Amino acid sequence: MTDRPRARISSRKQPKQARSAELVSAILSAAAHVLAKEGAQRFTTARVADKAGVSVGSLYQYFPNKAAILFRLQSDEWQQTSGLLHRILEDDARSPPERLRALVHAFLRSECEEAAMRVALNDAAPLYRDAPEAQEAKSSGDRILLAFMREALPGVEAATRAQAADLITATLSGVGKRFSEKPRTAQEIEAYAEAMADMFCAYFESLQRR
Amino acid sequence: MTDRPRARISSRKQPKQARSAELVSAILSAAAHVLAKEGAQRFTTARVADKAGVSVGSLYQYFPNKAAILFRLQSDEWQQTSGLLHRILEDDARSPPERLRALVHAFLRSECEEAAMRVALNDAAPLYRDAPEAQEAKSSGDRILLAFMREALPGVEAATRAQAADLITATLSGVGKRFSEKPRTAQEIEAYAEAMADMFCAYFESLQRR
Amino acid sequence: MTDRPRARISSRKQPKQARSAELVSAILSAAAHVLAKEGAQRFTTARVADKAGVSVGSLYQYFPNKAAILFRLQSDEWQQTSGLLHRILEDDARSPPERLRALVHAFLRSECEEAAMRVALNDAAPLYRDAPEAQEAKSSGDRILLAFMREALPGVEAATRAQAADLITATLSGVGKRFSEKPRTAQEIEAYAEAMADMFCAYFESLQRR
Amino acid sequence: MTDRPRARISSRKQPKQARSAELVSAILSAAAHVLAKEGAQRFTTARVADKAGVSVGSLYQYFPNKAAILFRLQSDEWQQTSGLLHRILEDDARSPPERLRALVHAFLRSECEEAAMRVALNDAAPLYRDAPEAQEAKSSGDRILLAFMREALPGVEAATRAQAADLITATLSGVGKRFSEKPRTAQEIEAYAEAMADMFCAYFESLQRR
DNA sequence: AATGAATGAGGATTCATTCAT
DNA sequence: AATGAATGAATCCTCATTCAT
Repeated sequence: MTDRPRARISSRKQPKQARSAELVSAILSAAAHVLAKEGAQRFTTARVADKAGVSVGSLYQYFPNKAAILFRLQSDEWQQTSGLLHRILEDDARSPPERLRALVHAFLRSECEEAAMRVALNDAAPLYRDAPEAQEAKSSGDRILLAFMREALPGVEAATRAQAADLITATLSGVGKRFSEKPRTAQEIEAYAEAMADMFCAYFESLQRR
Repeated sequence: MTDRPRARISSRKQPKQARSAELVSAILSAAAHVLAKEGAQRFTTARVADKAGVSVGSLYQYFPNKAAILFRLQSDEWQQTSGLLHRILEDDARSPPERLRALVHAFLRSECEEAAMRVALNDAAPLYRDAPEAQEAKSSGDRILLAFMREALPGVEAATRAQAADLITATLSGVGKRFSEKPRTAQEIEAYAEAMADMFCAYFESLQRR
Repeated sequence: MTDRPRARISSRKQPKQARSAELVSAILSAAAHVLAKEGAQRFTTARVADKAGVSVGSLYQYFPNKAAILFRLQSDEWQQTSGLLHRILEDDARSPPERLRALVHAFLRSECEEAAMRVALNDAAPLYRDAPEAQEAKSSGDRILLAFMREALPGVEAATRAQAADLITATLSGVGKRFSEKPRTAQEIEAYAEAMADMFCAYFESLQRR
Repeated sequence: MTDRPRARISSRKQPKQARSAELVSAILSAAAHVLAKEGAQRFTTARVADKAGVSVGSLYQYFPNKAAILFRLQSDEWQQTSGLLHRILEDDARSPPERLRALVHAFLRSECEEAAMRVALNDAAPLYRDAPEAQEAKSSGDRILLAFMREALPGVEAATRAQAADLITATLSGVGKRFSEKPRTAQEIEAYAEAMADMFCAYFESLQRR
């Protein structure tokens, strides 16, 4: 809310040189670490710089502001997730329901990795959420899912399909977030994923039957 | 005979508890307002006290700290939702699927009321989330839902049912949160609720069929 | 230029109580002192608060930002100058030229008092200059001078008179500022004032003769 | 006979001084631009170097510090003004009053050119004002004016003349500065210059008459 | 019980200058 | 000679909480 990030959030300079890339990645690692260990509340540029073994000044040479670091972290997550969606949903060797099921498992597993960091990153969402870059980053995943659903639900009306895609995205993301707030065993993850996949498959079948 | 001022007397020297209750409620209203208008970031005790027409000192007489105000706000939301669940899910006049469908609609509608405040309250979650009271407040809703599911899915194994209940709760809450982040028209709400209800009903039927 | 003060610059709270007034005046004294001793560059809220024996927080309870302190200091100067103009220019016992001469002397003398502070205050002008309040504060002096000139130059066309008044103001202020940048003896001040008064009087006479 | 590339040779390996002069002038242009567009507050070496298409390091090879750039800019202005004084005040074809009048016009016009830059340069004065070079740069203009006044006010006592010269300088400069703070039309400039010239001429006549 | 002034640690960000390459 | 990355002190401002009145 409120404090919408006004300035651009994107990287301040292209890491032309290897050194730069190293530094950026050191900062991002440190940021992830601080986020996980200290929480969103105590995520400060000073702490990140310190943990990264860099001066604050250097940090600000690569990121225009604190939000940009958070956004970059989130962005990387989204990209990872996009890759996941891509690899699984476009795997022609498996039937759509199998792929959907595999996706849910993979997603939930990934969501539970680095859970502490992700929870804190989510807590910090107000800081980067309203940046214009945030919107476009999300939509790439949407396209992949929609393509999959055209294949999985061929007879279904386009509007219904879009609605369903939206719901699936929201459920995966919303439930995933909630689920990963507590530490989970591998077993718990599998069981929960199975249940969610059941729900999605049942939904898909019902849409098909209409 | 002269008219004794009745109302006056009781308000001039109200029992302490009534006075307290009034103040607490004034503070909570102010808090909701500040949250909605200013966002989580700018939600400060000073602003709340000011809006409530109370001194900061008084505010701290009724709430031990800022988190307590937020927690109470959230708590009230949960109670409202519990009431909703209760009224709808225990309505014997309707079939379980009808009740489930009604619930989803009511929930989504309620989630979109005062959306600004709810989004901000959610942003502030890190501040009150870890309170011990937070856990128990949530579980009351769980019990109601579980009872309903025993009725709706009689043949299903208890563990499966519990898992499903958990998933339903998480989906309602997680998806509701996401959905209400943007302003929505009544039509959008109905359409989304319909889709979500479809998914839940399909899921229930599939569980039944197992 | 550039960093125009966006927020209001006026006092944050009315000093209702004696304590408040004391504090405000302590802060202003400290501010004047810091300005004089350290210069505009090193004029920081922390230093002012420290010198005033107050916490930064308290300082910000009475002034919304640094610019407000500077503006207040300048404002007080302007008021002093207005008083000067008022007392001298509206003194019916003396002829207009006498009054003009007296004014120049008084103005230059006053400008040389606390010269260090005034110079620094002037250096800091970019910080408060563009505030809306700054404009109106200045204009009061203009009115007094204009009234005087109607009396001193009765036969002169209004537009010419206004132009002349503007020029007199600018000269007094601009030359006064320059003159007080170096430390001056009383004699130097009198001599300079005499010259400036000569110039003004000659100008007035020439306007009259036209 | 083949054409030997003449121009190329000289530019490919220019004498060092020419190269330096080019860079210095690029930096000064950039500095003027940054000052005008961004204001004194945002006048940073990094921005100047960037605008000049040079590295900060190079900038520091030609100027020992930020103040030096500002001083040089100011210095160039003074030199320009000196040239103005020189050309106009030493023009034997016109009578002293005519020259004085012409000077005021030229000065005010020049002051209003690049007003934004000059205002910002003035705001930055605290940064370079105290340099020892600053004093001598100014005095060259003084000498020219003094020579003119010996011609224009032959019968007047030397001390009085010096005093008057000082006052004229201060008025031109102080009033010019104030006047150019707001954007002005050519007409406004002419009118203001006329008034100021009137004042100076009246003053001169009165000194003569004594 | 109520008030609201006072505190001061803490946080984001900037920028002149240096120096290794 | 040129580069531009790195530094880190310095600055403005906020806000939860206390406590004297």
